[in-house]
Amino acid sequence: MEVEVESFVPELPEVETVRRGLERTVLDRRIVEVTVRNAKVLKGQSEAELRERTVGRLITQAQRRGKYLLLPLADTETNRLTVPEDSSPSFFLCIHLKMRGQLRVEASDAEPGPYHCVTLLLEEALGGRKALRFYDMWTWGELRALRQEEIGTLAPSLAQMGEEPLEPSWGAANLGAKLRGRKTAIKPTLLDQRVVAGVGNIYADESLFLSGIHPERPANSLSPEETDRLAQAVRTVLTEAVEGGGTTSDNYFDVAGLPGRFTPQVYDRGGEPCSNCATTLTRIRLAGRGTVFCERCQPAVIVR
DNA sequence: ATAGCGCCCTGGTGGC
DNA sequence: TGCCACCAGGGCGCTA
Repeated sequence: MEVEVESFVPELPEVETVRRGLERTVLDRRIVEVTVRNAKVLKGQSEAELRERTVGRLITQAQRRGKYLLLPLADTETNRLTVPEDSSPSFFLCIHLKMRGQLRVEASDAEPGPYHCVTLLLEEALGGRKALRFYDMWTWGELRALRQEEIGTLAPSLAQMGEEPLEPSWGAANLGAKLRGRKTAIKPTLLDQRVVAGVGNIYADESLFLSGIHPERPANSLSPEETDRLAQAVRTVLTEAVEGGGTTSDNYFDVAGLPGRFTPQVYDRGGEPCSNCATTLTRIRLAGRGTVFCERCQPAVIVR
């Protein structure tokens, strides 16, 4: 079987889908062996250190912050059932998929697919084994085991990262405060992880389309009503995408190999008719990013 | 402060 | 038909 590992962009919904997949498949499994085939994804961490920090430990949770996956690892010695207050993780497996990274849970005897970088061999409760594999065609992604206090070295800094847009507390008030005083165009502002966590190119375009806001509008030019519409659109789009298991792509799969079912309205559809008014969608380059929008549904208030 | 680069990397594409 | 320059993309880090 040929395993395709190409062209998809992991943003919040895709990472969340992977997180949920991991939650179903690797919790309370013990890491018994680490194989590194391409050390570039370790981003400077030595294979020996990765091994020291992971082998023999249990994956106790699958957490997500923005586009980061954080898997707390507990020492085997720690009895989580009887001493829960002592179960603070000794290390976190920190994973960022960047552009092309993929995590897959596979049979331990399955041959690794192309672009295989790291395999964590996991021992199951009844003694069986499975493989958690990290694939990355471009090796931009990262997989490291960090101490809790080292997590601050992740970039963008988790401390500086904006709020989670799917948290109930997030909304127009938070977004509006972040946009205040920013002259930068709204599209690249949404991509800034310090503004809001987890939004990437797909969902920035989708949110702006849904809220009827032109991507080149200066961030601080949005009215309170527009800010409110945008915040709601971000939430709606991300929620639908999470429910759909990520964006449809020929080559996007979750950890079990299932495709995403969210279909973008504008992303990657330049030249196609707008789903709302049939106007041909415009594609521009904005702050170095491909940007698609509808000139009729997302009018520019500022005329150049 | 912030915009605009180059960098990391490789498969796909368009031009010749 | 083949070669090759070029592009996409997240996020950092540097420069202006």
